[in-house]
Amino acid sequence: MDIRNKLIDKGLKVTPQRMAILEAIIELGNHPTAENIISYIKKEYPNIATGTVYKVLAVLVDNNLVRKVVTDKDISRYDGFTERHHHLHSPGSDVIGDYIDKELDEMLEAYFKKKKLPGFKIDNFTLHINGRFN
Amino acid sequence: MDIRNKLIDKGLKVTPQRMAILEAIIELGNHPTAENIISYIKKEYPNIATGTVYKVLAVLVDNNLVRKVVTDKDISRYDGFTERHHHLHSPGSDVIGDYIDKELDEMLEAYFKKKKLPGFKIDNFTLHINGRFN
DNA sequence: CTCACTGCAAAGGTTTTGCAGTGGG
DNA sequence: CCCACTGCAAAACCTTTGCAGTGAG
Repeated sequence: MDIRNKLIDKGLKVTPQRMAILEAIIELGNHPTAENIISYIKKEYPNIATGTVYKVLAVLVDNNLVRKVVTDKDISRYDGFTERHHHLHSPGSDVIGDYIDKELDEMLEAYFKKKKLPGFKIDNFTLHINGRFN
Repeated sequence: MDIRNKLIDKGLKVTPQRMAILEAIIELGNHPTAENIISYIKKEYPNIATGTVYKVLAVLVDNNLVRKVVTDKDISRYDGFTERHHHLHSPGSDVIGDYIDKELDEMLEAYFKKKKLPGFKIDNFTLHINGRFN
């Protein structure tokens, strides 16, 4: 599905800014920061406002078109790939690797189907894997 | 091991501020924010400086006496329990549950022992479990 | 047409920094 | 004694907010 239709699908207005931001996240790869997104977009839309980018990102996250990626740095990053997947983190590196593993997901789902957590209903899980790229 | 010896063990100077911060994190529970820690400590040490708390927290995290907890809110929280464990998150709740499950850890370790990730050496992993407390 | 979206600039909140003075080993 | 740590205050940084003007449906 193309970018325009992703927005339409969620009942969101299609604006050049929203298209540009979604496209930037996909084009940039590696889970860009708001800052990364802004400078990328400014090449084509020099007048885009910082506030607009943050507002659009909030809308996209609310509508599950983009996911916020949490790291131990206190700066948000964004992920255009919204299917379930896990992340590889490495101390001292700003690269966040994607790790997609259906077998793992099924194993974990089966595990939690048997072993319920007391007082908690699981919707979803993400594995944060720490280590070193080589 | 008591708090003083945790510091000595890492070759860190023992100061009243460091003791108070470590103690506050343990006493407060539920992964306090820097702000939580500061107001807790001010009862006993009204002159402790914000900057000092952040500097001490950085030292404690570097020395693995405390772990930074990542959430999708853009505010850092701290965890005094440094053994491997996982976290339960719930949208709209500020509670972060601890989830300790040795069986799960062993299952994951066995899984990754068989299934190596290309180009990545795993040191550690944490599962971020999303859902609802009930 | 209308209401939601944008641009702009200012404010907000958290974390970092620099420096002089203090104190732990 | 000396260097690392602390207190203080200012600054840096990311993100949010308010408002007037614009534009998508």
